Amino acid sequence: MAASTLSEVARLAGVSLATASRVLNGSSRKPAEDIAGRVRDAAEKLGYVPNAQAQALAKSSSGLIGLIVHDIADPYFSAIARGVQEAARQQNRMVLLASTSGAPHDEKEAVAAFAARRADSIVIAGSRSVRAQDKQGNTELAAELDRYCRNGGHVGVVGHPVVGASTTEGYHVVKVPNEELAAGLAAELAATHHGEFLIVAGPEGLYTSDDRVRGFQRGLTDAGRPAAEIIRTGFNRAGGYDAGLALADRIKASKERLCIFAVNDVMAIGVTAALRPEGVWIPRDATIAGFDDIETLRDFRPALSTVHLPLEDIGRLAAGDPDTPPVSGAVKLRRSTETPVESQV
Amino acid sequence: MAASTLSEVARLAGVSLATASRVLNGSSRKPAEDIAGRVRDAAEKLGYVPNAQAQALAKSSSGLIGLIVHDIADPYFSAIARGVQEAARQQNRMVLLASTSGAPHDEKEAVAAFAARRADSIVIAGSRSVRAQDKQGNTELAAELDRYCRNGGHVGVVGHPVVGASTTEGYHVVKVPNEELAAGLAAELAATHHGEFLIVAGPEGLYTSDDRVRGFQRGLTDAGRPAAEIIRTGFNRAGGYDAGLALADRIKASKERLCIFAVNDVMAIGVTAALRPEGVWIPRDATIAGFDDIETLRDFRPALSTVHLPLEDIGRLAAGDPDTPPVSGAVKLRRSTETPVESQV
DNA sequence: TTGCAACGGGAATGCGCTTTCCCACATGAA
DNA sequence: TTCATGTGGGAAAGCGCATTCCCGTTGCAA
Repeated sequence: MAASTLSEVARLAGVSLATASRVLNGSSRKPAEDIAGRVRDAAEKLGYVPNAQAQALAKSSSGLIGLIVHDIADPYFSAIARGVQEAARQQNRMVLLASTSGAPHDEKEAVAAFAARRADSIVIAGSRSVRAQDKQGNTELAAELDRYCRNGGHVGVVGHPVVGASTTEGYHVVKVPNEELAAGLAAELAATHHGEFLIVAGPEGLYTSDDRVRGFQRGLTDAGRPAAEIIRTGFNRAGGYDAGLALADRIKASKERLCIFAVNDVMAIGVTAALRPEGVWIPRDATIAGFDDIETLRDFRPALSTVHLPLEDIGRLAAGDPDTPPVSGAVKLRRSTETPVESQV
Repeated sequence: MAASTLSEVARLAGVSLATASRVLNGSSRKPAEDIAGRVRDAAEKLGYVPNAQAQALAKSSSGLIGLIVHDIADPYFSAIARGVQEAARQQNRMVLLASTSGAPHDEKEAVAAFAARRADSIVIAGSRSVRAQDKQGNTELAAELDRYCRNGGHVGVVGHPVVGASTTEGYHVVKVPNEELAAGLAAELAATHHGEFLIVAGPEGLYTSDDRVRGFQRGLTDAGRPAAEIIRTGFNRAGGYDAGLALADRIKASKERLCIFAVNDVMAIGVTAALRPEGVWIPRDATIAGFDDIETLRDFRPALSTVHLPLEDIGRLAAGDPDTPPVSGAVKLRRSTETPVESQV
């Protein structure tokens, strides 16, 4: 990647480097129009493309915003990514992407790489976790982030504060009311469902999952219902699928409909997918609700009851967009939790 | 973003700048172990993070790879993005993201921005188009890309060559056998479906759409069937939805089942979604097939017949990964095109 | 002991740009 | 006419690093 430089442009235009810079890259000092014209012509003729690296070096601001997600192909993250991308665009920045599969160690590496590139800010979107196996990774990640902040960086975190961060300076946490919304969901479900509840959750220690579980249980309690049993599995479709397999027989054996709360939409889809070939129909034999309201899944049938989250806005907020309204979700009851008319075949 | 610099480290370690550089950033010359240790300690103590901008400037290679997509939240693109991301990771690079909604003008801007950042290569994943309204944009985009290549850049294009590129130097086109695969799909469908076919296509001029349409028609012709009627609409779910609305009455009026080929999966989903509330059931009243085999859509019911595309591999290939096998798709016939036993209720 | 190669650390240069500082010149008031 | 003031261009000093070139040391053969 070589290209013509500013000094070549300046020479061709017969002006100094300083003048050329002032003309081409928005300075407060505006050279005279005839000179400016000459410079612009020269730049055009040479196909001059400013070297952003050099600019960043000279004015120490890179115009970069780093984004860390678990998996960019996961619709939850790609929706957030879209928001971040849009905010970046408005701020005239570019986004640097890193997928980490959620491993704190990889996240730490990503942060280091972003710091090396002198990203103006970092958005970290994956769910935080306090699992034992992540302990060391979390500590390292926190240290790396703290250092980044100490050097003047801004970090936007989705959901929960980074585990082990020693300061709040520079951090900006976009709170997602997982617990409240899950409680709301439980309340609405309890109004029509009079049988048992069951929660298909992610691994213990994953904040997002834990919050939603806690909220749901609280909602049940407030409605005067017993707490739901919890099945722990992977926080993705495969996890939901496994849970579905494990539940099939039990659902078939029971004469009462079970209401399943999967802590996110893709898990709910996984559960449903596992149940279907077993002859368990939703909502006839069991009902199910998810969380997130993933766009790509809206055409799924039976339409999935869930909690809507403004993922794109969340991304925007994490990227520091001031015009985005605060996060506010909403319970969406759809077909998958409808109580069918009592004409069970 | 300020941070401690190499020279601070060097001073603290009591060595020269050159030595510190050699120790910390993989040079061919390895200073003595005791000195290296001192330098590493100093770096550790200061929390030194190398400035990638400055490194890039000094050795003119940025370790960046630019990715241009229409919409990162679209599962088609996010799957490709995952591939690119993985390839980048293997090559020890980072990916710069740009979403452009498919507007050639925005794509041009993105290329310019990537060029400014001296990205080592650019992957451009959106479908190319020859629509009249994109004419000027295409020309500008091509010019910008040509310039980028002339300056030593590499560009990987998914699908079709960039319209109007004046050279092939530096370009690397990942060919997607849309036409052949669509022909294959038509052939397989024609084997069991004996009624009419209809194509729900994107706007004329969009290569991907046009190729698939052409291939499908050829497949029909080769099977001795008349060419299918074509409905043109948007290349996304909304487009499919509109087409579905337009088709509902016609399907209900006809006594013969129609087989619909939507040129991509999300359009097929859109068609289905529009048809459902009209009481038109798939595959009972009409059958439908898509294209892409989007992962998130696999749990959709009725399971969508489609053509599988190794999107992740495509991304990897476009990002220049040498170990990825060439693109090869496969027809997947599923429930949505099954001919039901003649027991139509 | 001398001479030469090999080794290893340091000074200095440059990557492409921004920005400060300086200076020449023009303009206005005294 | 003279001096204060302002205007606008240029020279030069970095920004943080890699790298070339130079030079003092050391090891070894002659």
